[in-house]
Amino acid sequence: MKPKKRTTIYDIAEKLNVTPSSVSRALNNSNYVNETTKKLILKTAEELNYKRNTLASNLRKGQSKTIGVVVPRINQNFFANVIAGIEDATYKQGYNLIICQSNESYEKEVQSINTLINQHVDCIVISVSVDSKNYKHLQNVLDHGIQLIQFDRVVEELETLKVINDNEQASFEAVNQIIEQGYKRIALLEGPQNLAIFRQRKTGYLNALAKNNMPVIDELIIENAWTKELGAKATRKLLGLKQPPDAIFASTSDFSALGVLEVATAMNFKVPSQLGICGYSNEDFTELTSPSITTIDQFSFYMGKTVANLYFQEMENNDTIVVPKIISIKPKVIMRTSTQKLKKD
Amino acid sequence: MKPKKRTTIYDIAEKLNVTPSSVSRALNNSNYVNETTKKLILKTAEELNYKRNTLASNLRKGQSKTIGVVVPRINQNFFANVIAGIEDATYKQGYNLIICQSNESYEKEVQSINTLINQHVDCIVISVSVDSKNYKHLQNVLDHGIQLIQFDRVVEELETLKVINDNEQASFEAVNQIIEQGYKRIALLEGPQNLAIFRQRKTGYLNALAKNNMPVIDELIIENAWTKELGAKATRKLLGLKQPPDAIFASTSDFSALGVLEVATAMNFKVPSQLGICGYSNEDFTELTSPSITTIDQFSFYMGKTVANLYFQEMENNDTIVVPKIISIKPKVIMRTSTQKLKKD
DNA sequence: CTGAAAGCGCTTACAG
DNA sequence: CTGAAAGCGCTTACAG
Repeated sequence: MKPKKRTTIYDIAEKLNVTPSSVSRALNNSNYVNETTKKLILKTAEELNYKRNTLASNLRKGQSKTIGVVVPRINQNFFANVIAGIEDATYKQGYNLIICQSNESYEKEVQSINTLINQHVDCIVISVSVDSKNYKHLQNVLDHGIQLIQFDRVVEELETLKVINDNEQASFEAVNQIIEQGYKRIALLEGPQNLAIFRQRKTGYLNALAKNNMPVIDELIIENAWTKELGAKATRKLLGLKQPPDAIFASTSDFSALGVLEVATAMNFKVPSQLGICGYSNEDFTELTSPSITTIDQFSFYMGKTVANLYFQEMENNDTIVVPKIISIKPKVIMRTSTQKLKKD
Repeated sequence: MKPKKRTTIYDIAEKLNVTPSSVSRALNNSNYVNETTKKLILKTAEELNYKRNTLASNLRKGQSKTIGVVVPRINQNFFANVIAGIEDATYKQGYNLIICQSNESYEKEVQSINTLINQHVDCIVISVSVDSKNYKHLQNVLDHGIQLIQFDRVVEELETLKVINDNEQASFEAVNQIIEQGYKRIALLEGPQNLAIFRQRKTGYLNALAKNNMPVIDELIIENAWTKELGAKATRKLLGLKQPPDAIFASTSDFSALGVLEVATAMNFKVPSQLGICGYSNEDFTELTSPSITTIDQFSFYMGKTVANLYFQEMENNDTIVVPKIISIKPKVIMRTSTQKLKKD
């Protein structure tokens, strides 16, 4: 298939015996064109099936009206919804999204960032991969004068715009509610502690125990149990203890909680009467399992919209220096069957 | 935040007292540069934190190394996996993906297509929205000399590259297996018949009935039941019939099947003993419901890879005219609990 | 191997 | 309101 010659503003200009300047002005709806010629130009453009070459336009204008998004995976509801939120807000403004998946790999993340820089995107939105080793690539974004917005999994020490959840508070409330249901030995599946969100969730858990005068039991805290498989593995270990837990808070993700549920069911632990389970993120499937899984909603779509609006807002005062801004969204515990010990099951 | 002046090949050239031509050559790893100056240029580029301006490069070269993808929704496993497959194959070749969601809206689909044309993508990959009214926008892609590849939900009359499933065959096999399990009155939830995939699935259903000498019962065929809500609504109607069906084939999607399951459970129909349920697409959640839902796997990730490879293959013989090619992938019935009548439940 | 020059398709300050 | 011209940052045919 041969790329065909496309209609350009020169073609239109030639046909109408005006200059490309005028065509460009008409196409951009400038006031500095005669109304009738403007209409004529627009009509001709339509006829010749003209499409602006955004590449050329952006090159000339020095901006791309494109926002790059880098997320670990697009097929998790949380990220898909954030993206949908960003899209919803940017779409009307004529912005494009380039979406990249890091697949939780540092190398892929770096390469994605480089691609986006090359593409001259106006802004990069990122939730870092768990595998991220250092943040030179993010600093690099800043060095190129590209707006950087972090969300959810943020690198705290990097001073950029951020949209986050109050993980600590959410985690605290979830564990409190679990305790209220009468659970006594609550295990924690924690995520890689290099990510702030997982540290915060752990802190919330510890605070809730402290507030309720419950001891911290080391063997009930399992490191690095953040995928379904690792959650399952951790559960096998926990339920095999002499004194197994009566509840497991998979603070890392619903996927991990799903692993817990599957192993618990396989080992004939009754959920929620013998074992309470709580996940994190409110993935769609948590409603479908049996029993349904208690989790924490992060208002992902709204997070996405917030990210986009933060960018537009920041653009407005583009002559001043960026003031690092952090927007924190309060998540909400969604109490479902998997932790309803009080209710007869 | 002020966009900073970026390093260009002129900056490098100036510093090294060579011409931009040489810098460009070195950066493109051409052989027509002295080896030592090449190394020097590369080193200097690194030092000055040079990033190629892809916009300029693409404008000059007349190609963008970008593929546009338009899908109804990215947060359905099927589409997310196809995208992941495309990405996997294109990533290594240095291609970028621009992902757009039509949200099942015709207007949004048209706008997405226009954006992608403006962006001068090299190829557009699309699965059309259910709402698509006509195909001028797709014809327009072709008219602009942009490669167009349709997958899954394809417009048959448009002669483009296509990657599809053998929907009829898969549907036929699924219904056959349902019949083998001893179900006698099998209802069909059909999708909007303007889409070929839904017509084909219906044909498969009818063929299976015919093969087994089973009558087609009109009241058991429900039109336009392709979302969870519509699936639920259809089920309420079906289960309220004097002679309700003993199985429902939600040929449209697993979401529809989920609606069926929820209503059936609410109405105290036992699945699978009183009612068999089969969905379509093998969304992740079908494994998690109780009972788990029988469905049809479309090899989505592989579909995505196939799409990408089809494009690359087509590029190789770029001097000849495009021969419309259709690649059909055979889906696979995944038998789960929701249709296992024979097995004691 | 290297340079000078043209050009990809736009936009916009400048002059009228 | 309109045109001529420069320039965004690259690449590449041409000449040497």
